[in-house]
Order: sequence, then C-alpha cells, then structure tokens
Amino acid sequence: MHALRKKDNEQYRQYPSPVFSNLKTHTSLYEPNTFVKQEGEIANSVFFIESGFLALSRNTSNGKRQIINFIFPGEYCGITHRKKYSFDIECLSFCSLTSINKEDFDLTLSENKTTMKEIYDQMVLWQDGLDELVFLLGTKSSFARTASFLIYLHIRQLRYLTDPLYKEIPLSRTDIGDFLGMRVETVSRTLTKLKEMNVIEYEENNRIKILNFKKLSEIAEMHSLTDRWEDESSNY
Amino acid sequence: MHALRKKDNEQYRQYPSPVFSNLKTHTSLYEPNTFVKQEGEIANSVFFIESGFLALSRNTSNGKRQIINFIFPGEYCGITHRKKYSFDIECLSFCSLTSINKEDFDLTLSENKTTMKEIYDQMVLWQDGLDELVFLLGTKSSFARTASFLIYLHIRQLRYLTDPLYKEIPLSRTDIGDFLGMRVETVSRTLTKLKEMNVIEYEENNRIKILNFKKLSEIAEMHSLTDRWEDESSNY
DNA sequence: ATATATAATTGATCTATATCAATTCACTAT
DNA sequence: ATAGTGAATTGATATAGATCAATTATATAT
Repeated sequence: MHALRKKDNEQYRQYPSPVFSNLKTHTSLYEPNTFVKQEGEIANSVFFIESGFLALSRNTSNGKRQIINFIFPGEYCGITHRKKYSFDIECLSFCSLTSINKEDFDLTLSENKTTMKEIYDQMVLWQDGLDELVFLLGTKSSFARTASFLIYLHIRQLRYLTDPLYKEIPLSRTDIGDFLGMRVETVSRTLTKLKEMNVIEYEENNRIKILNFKKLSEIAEMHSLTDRWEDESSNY
Repeated sequence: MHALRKKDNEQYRQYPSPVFSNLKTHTSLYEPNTFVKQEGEIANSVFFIESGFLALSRNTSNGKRQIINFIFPGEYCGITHRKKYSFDIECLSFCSLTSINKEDFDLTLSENKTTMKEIYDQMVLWQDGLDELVFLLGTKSSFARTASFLIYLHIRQLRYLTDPLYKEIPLSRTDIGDFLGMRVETVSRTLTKLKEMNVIEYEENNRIKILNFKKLSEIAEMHSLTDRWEDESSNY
C-alpha cells in the first residue's frame, strides 16, 4: 500500500453525495491505509464514494491477500446479500465516503426507480469487470496479466482524472500483485521486462506511463478484448 | 463436456417463463453441448433458463477455456453493458430457454419494479459468487480449489434438485478444471486424493458424494467462509 | 457380447512462478 | 545534506502444477 499525498487527491474528480432523499446518511473522511469495514463485520451499510480510491480485499488464513476490486469516485460499495461483509473495504488514498444504512438503501431502491437503475448499471459494469478478472486469473500468464492490468487501470481511471498529466493512480507492486494473484517480485520482474521492451516507462511517484498501447494489448492477449475495452471507454 | 441423458433432466426443477408482459419472447430447446451464443456475437438478447444447466465460458487464443459461471434454472444470463457477448453461452444439458429482446428487457426493467428487483437480486448474488471465485483463483492451492468447488456446487444445486437421490449435477473433469483454472489431470489427482481421505466418494454417472463436509470445508480453507455459505443456503 | 470412442486416471518430466535472500532505490524527517 | 525506513529490484533456488505420454475405465453403437 502506497500512501497518496494529500495534494494528489485533488487531481481526482469529486462526486457529490447522491440524493438519498430523506435518509440519515453521513459523510466521513478516511486516511490512506485505513479500513472502512473489515471482513466479518455485519453488512449494515452501503457506501458511496465522493472522492478517493479504495480496494475490496480478502485475506486467507495464511496471510495471502486478494484484491477483488478497486473502487473509484462515484461508485457504491458494500452491496451484498450476505449477512456479513466477505471482504475488507480499505482506503488506498484520502477518501470521502457517504454511508447509507442498509435497510434505508434497500427501501430507497424499491421506491426510487432512478437510483435502482443507477445501481443496477454499476452492478452490470462490475460484473463485466469481474468476468474479465476471472478469465485473467484462470487462464493468463503473469506477463499477460500485468499487461492486462495496465490496460484495465488505464481505461478505468480515465473517467476519474481531472488533470490528464496525472497519468496513473499510484499503486504499490504489492497491491498490483494482490489483484493479479502474483507475488511482488513477479510483478516487478514483468514490469521491468515491459519497460525494457519500451512498452511502458516509469514516472515519478510510482506512476507507469503506457508508451505502446498496441503492443501492450498484444501481450495481454487481448486482440478482440481490447476492442471491447475501447468500446466501453467511449461510454464514459 | 459430459452429456446428460434426457431422463436426467427430469430430475431438475422446471421454472416457468417469467411474465414479460406484452413482449415478443420465445422459448427454445437446446441439446447438450450446443451454444446459445458465442463470444463476439452482438449482445441483443437476454435469456431466462426454464430448465437445464449452462455455462458461461471464454476461450483464449491458444485454446484455454475459462468457465466464468454456471447457470441454473430460474436465472437470467446474457446481461451485459457490452455491445457484444464476451463469453460463450453453452448448454451442459438439455435446456429450455426463453429469449428476450435486449431493448424490451431494458424497457421492462425501467417500467416494472418487481422484475428489476428480481434481476438486481440475482446480480448481487452472482457478484458475491464471483468475488468468491476471484478469491479462489487468486489465492488457493489446487487442492483447496477443488474442495471449494465441491462445496460451491453442493450449495448451489440444492435449490434445483427435485429428487435428493440425484446427488450431484454431473460435470466432466474438464469442466471443473476450466472453472477452477486447473488442468484435467490435476482435477483428477486432487479428487482421487479427497477420495482416499474418505472426504468424498464417487457414484454412478460421474457424480461425487460428499462424505465429510466439515473436513472438506477445512481443506477448502473455508473455516469462516463455510459459515457464510451455510448462511446462504438457508436463504434458499 | 464386442468394438469403438471418449473420459478419467496415473506416472514421469518440465517450467512458470513462488520463495528465500541480498541489494538498491526513493521518500521522509532531522 | 544525511540518516533512516519501507518499497522495489535483482539473483538463486525450490516447488506446485502444467505438460507429455501411456493405461484404464466408461459409455455408445453394432
């Protein structure tokens, strides 16, 4: 986990709290590397991200961590049918979250068509993304995974950057590895290789710049897939 | 892929087609090992499974197959925001499906609260399941994966069996491997080991019977997780 | 019942990636 | 500027699981 500096956070778009009409919602601020919820806590809230950048992650009994999803401003997290959260909700940057009581949330969904549609759309989008991640974890080499990840992050963050100069949201090698099911060392090695191939270059503050998108896509074994991602980015 | 015999299908619950009011839906029958849709086709329909048993899968350019999800009667599939399907929809048994035009489907969702809620609930449930799969693929050993799978399938199918004598939906070792990101040989080896440990036993027609659920859960590294699964099964 | 085809098992190797260990780098604080 | 701390890199080795190859089991067809 790599702490963002406070000023970095200003480079990301802020989303106003959604209108949960008459409900008792409240907004809280979090520091990087703090936990909003931990696995096993009663799933009694849903969160809306006003600003900042989070991860949903789970830990095995023997200390391995898996990041299930990265969460960006404007998205909801903590929606589940389980009684308890099955993952940690952790802040990777300074975050501002609106928390909504679960029952109120469910009630609002059943009453408010617009909100329901909005959430539904996010679920579908996440579903698409999770399908991708499953495919990646189940079939791809570490090299292809890393390339896939860079494309994924590139597309995913386009929407959230206010300043295009801020090329990449800084993530530690550990975070990347925990998302891709690889060890830090392997992430480092594959990134070094991509750098040597002039597909990417390193910039200040842990950011990675894509130099050759086409080649990266090929490495990611994403010939047709890339097209799809590009389709999607045009929806943003 | 292992063909179910026609009579097997009768052991599974049939779900009546949902009321998509005034819409032009139609029901089709499929043989085992046929494709409803293939990756890359325009995503213009959503399907409701009346009976039978399907898989969503994707293939890499070098011929590896990843099963993203198994689909059971009463569920919808083919819901995506992509323009094209990103996976094959393939029948693992004799299937009866209602196909609904995508635009009609979306329209109905925005008009009919009950349907929207129903779909939303399925999405949340699938999301939970996909989270689990990502966790499994990213962190677990092949042995733990296999155990996890058996528990997953056991819970998942409870709802669909009319005759409790039909213990397990028959899946080939290849299907299991393609779901768990393992090769057939590895699946076979891990199952053999579980059999030798008296955790499971083989029955006729490729079915696997769980003999020791507790031990299986431990192997799956699911101490707390098992609790959750059990929570869920009580929702069915 | 016998033949044929497909799936599952088992064994022997090979390889990608994890693990272990040491070094270098980058940021923070004094 | 300098020291201190955690992250990233690089190298050496170990290993889980893939791959290759052969055998056995199961299902289907004649």
